[in-house]
Amino acid sequence: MASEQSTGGRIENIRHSLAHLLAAAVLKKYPKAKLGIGPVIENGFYYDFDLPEPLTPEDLKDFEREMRKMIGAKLLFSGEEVTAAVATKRMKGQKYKLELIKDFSKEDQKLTIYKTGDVFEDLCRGGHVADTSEINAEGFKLDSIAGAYWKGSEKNPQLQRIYGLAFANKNELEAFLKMREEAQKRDHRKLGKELQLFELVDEVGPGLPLFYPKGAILRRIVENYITELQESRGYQPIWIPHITKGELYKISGHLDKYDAMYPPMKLKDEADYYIKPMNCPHFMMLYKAQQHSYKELPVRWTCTTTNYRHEKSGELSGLTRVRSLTQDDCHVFARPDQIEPEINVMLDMIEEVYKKFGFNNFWVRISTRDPKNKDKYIGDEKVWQESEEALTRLIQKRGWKHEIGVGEAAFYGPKLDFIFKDVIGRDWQLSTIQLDMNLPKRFDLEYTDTDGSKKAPVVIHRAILGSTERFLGILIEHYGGAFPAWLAPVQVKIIPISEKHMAYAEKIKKELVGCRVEIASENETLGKKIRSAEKEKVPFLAIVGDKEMESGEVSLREHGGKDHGSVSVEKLKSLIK
RNA sequence: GCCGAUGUAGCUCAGUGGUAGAGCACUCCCUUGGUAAGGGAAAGGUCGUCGGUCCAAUUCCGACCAUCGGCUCCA
Repeated sequence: MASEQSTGGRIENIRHSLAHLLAAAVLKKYPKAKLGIGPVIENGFYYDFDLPEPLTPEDLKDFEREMRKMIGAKLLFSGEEVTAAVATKRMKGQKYKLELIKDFSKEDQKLTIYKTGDVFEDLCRGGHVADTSEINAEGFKLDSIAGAYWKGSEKNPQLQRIYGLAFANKNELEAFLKMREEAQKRDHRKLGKELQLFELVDEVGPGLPLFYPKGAILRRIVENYITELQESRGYQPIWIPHITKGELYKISGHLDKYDAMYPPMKLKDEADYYIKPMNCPHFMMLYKAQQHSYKELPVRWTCTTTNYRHEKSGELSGLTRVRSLTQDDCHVFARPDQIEPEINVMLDMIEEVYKKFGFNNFWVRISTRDPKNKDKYIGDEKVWQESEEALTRLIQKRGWKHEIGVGEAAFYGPKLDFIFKDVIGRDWQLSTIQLDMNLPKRFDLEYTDTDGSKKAPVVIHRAILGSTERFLGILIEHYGGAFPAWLAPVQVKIIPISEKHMAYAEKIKKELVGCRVEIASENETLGKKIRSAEKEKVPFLAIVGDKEMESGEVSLREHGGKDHGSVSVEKLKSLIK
């Protein structure tokens, strides 16, 4: 079958039909090709093939040419419902299609075969144009080749996937390509180097970024902001070490579950130690080491600390997927009746943070139990039910865009994930709030209730930034490297017009105490120095020459060219804050 | 980890079976300039690493490492 159902607008039909034309073109060149699936996706389509040799970009040109020929030939799309026996016969030799026929028959799904003129037929649910004259031959482009596992499973053979872009016409296609090109200019990996924020060095290791002063300042500003916000909401900092006995992870159950843990290291003759890949167990042990009364709950602890995970090499990318990740981790130990108010406080903080950074485009996934499969989950039935309702209610009350992920909860509790959509339309998971009814049990956590009995608290895990590294990556792309003044590693660049004005520049710098200021001291023309500072994306340029020395002010230029005229140092300070 | 592509100076990139080149940046000299590139000179590379073929390898072949586009995964 060549598709997910695509009954929607015309563009889906065009994209889906193009997928069929691509398959036809590939079959023409490789008659023995085995076809996988070819669905419509955002901005286009793809089709998976099992081929005798790797494809090259030149092949894509050939396929495009062939597809355009077919478009010009005004081929008709027609479908018919068939029995499994007929489908099996018609798809003879197509082993993946035959597998699908079996799968669908088991599920009692109807089978349909669609023909494209007389050049191609495919097991497919339909959703096509009537004939190829509806397709604009200049509105599509074969985009890239990639490997993809059959049915998305690592255990299955890997097929070659051809991605195509498709739009109603050439203008729309070009607009998309242009937008993508612009987005690539904002790539945090490129900007991270250009703006001297961070570096990935072979000798240090993949996924282990090093931060230059400017990047480190940016990190610190963001982390301090979160730390202060948390402490203003009653969270208390704790601190934990970076290596720990394996025993701790036996208690938590992580030891045999995660192969991304680095192998243990032997400290002399002592037990095996691990570099910590997560913080929860440490929080649990610290809680457990003291006794707790219902009166002191909720206990709200937080720690911004780095974890080390052996993420698979092919998954690493810039700052967004790393092996050293710093979490703004927080665990709240609460009574069941405190779950809702505690989560509400977390939502307040998330709202405040997103507003501060201008992240308007986000949505929330509320992951709940699979009601058909309740045995899968541990924890108190009543707590599950009430907290799932509370999560949904709280999100709805704020009017935030959300989806219920039925059956997507962890076995130990429901969760909220906050997903931010960036300028290129990619989704990034930022904040997460998870209820945990498992770890308190495994660690035998308790508090003394009003009646003197010992009860297990509920733990709420929470991170707002997610990881500092990934957050910075997203932040760099979000602002295209042109940070607002409160975040900018350098807030003001003072540009003396000539060497005569250096002393005055130094004087202004002193007056801007508390601000992050640099002086452009290089022996260059004014135009050159402005150009350099603009490329560094410094928010404010303070130009000083004879006129300014006389007035005691600076000529202020904002990043991008906006002219503020002559302003006093005090005025400049107020603009920075 | 898997499929594919890529790896030449700090950066962006040319180029070649006979041990390499541009622009920008860096250093020095001249210039002291009013809102996005003033002029000149010098310096800078084991052509990702290791092996193989060859009289000769940066170039051809292999392995490895890293990066990129995807897939898979993400406590």
